[in-house]
Amino acid sequence: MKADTATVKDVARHAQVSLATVSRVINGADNVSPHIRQKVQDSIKALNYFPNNAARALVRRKADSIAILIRNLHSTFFSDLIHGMEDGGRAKNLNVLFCSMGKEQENRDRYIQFLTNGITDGIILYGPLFSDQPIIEHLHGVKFPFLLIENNFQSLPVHQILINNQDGARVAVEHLIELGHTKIVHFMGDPNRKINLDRFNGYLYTMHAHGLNMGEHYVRHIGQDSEAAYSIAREMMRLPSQERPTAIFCSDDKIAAQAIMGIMDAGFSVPENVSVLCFDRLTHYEDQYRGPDFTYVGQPLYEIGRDSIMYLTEILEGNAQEPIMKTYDTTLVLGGTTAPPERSAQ
Amino acid sequence: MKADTATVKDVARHAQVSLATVSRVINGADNVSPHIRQKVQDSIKALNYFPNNAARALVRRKADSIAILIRNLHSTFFSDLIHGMEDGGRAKNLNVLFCSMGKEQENRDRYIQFLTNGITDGIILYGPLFSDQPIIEHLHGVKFPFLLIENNFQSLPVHQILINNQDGARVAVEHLIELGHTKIVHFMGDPNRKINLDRFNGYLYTMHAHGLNMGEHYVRHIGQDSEAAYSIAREMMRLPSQERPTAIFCSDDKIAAQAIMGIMDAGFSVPENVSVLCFDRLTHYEDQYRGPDFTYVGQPLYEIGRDSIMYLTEILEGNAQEPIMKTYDTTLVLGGTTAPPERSAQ
DNA sequence: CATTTTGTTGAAAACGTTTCCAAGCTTAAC
DNA sequence: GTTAAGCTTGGAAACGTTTTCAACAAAATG
Repeated sequence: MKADTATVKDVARHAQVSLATVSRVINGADNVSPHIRQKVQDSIKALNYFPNNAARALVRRKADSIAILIRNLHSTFFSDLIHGMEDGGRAKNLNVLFCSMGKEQENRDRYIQFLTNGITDGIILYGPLFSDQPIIEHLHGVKFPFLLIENNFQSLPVHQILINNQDGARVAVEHLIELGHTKIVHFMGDPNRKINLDRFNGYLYTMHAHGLNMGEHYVRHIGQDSEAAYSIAREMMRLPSQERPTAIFCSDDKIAAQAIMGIMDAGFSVPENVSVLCFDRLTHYEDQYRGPDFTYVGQPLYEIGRDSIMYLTEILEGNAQEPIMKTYDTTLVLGGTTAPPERSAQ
Repeated sequence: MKADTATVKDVARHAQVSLATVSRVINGADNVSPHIRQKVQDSIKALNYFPNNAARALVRRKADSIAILIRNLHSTFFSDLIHGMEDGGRAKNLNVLFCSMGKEQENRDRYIQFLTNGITDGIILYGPLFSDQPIIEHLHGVKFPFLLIENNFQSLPVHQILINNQDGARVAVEHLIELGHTKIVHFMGDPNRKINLDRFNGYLYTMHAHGLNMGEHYVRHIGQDSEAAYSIAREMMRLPSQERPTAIFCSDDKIAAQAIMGIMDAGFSVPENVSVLCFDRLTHYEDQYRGPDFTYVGQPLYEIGRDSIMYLTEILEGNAQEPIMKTYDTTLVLGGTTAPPERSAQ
């Protein structure tokens, strides 16, 4: 913090008025005579005065800023989200502070305690990092204004933004069906995450709706470690061509990247022999990955980012009596990993 | 900000001690008896008390946080830089606030006035956005701790981190020379930016050092609008093959992308007919660009990010009597836009 | 001209902390 | 057994604002 700065007191003395009057000028109150206002403004300039925002926040009980809490600010996955938030914040002339939580519980708790006690008026929490009950319950308990994105917290009535994972899965699977696929397997990520369950359900529902009968082995559980998808895919390609699936719908891009590499290393190619499709465009293994651009289910991250700021300001202004609950639809983005099945396989 | 929260006063009453004692417990002072300490800690838990950081910052004259000011947080160009800063901040258990300035002067000034008056202890300013004198002079004048990255502010002794642009240009040009090129032109960006001047000087120096005599037209001034490089490159390809350059060294990736597209649209190919080389890997026109991966001069952005946090903490701790002035070397990253010149052109 | 209304101003309290200083108590030293 | 030293504790001031309230002057009303 600054070494030595002018304060209202200094300005008051310099302009020969009271503290109250200086404060009034600073905050643009209308009940101060033009002559005195000018004198105060001159003094402010002369002393190079800026109000101390900590003192101001303390007495006004309002910090004039909000914060965004994300697991990793550097991930290119968040580019569009952040872009939307930047634009949303600028449109409202808000001080938006972006904070990167990391994996450590301790680090995250420190940030939250710092931000929610006098430094910001409200926060936006992105992603499953924050699904653990205690923190959400604490914020809800002390009535600190916050908004969850893509978190799906069920046990309390909190403000949240979600994407329609189940419907996204439907669109993805129907795309494969339209191409002519019938033997479509699902590579499913960590079932403890609600989004993976939703995507799985969307897959299941759509397969049933199209009368596609599947055996047990049509769902492969990848679990938390995406790299498992590599060997599972590779293994799968060993099946006789009658039994072999012609398409894979994956929970996310990490899994898809591993699956595609497994397929390629087994001597097959995508999409000629197998179509692969997933949620989100590839951002994680970009360096290692050498394959065609993904066909994927995209999230409207820019819009979510932009709107989230708007919703938070609504909450701060007290305009959100009912809990906000918005669901955003996904879009299928066509790339080079899906194609009609091979003739011989039909 | 929170609706209603316990304060030290409440804790003091609950534990039947004075404010001073509660404060001592919170701040881990050693001169408080175990029995009382326990009682206070119990009360803190019971009342769910957290200290108000605005009040704390006010009286301690220290905010326990730093901020990073960047033009655009969402640009993938900054991923590595941000990654380094995240790691650097976590290593020091610091509250790091990332702020996105945007283009508007007004917006940026608001952020700076907000952050530098009670909210943070120091800031890091990235890039030429901040080269305008007034802001730097103001911060320097009020002795607010700050560090410039890649800015090159000359008129005052301020702390800064730079990259060795001139040497990067040397390495780039020598790479082309080693491949056998002699007719190497320079596509130069906005000459008002110091980095472009440095890169230009590096080019000039290296060409001279290798006895490569160049006419005036070997330097093409692209200016502020990178898209101009498209038509200039296209035009250039119309020259008879004797006069036509076999390689282009560009100030930055934007210019290179435009140049390559110009060359391709003129019916030539990169690197077969012309080699192209620049500073920074492509991050701006990613969507439109369809060409080979760049050969480029890369900056050690991760290291710069990580170290910048460390340097700022040094400054905050008063360990930087002399102005910090660090220069980082670049690395040539080989890609698919450079190759030996065509036989016929030699 | 007396009285009310309106408009400007300053004194002082408040916001929630930390910290200086003095007071009280205990223990050690002589 | 007196005095000095060392701990622990609380009172009160301070940090830099905003805001309430009352005071006062000037203008408007009758």
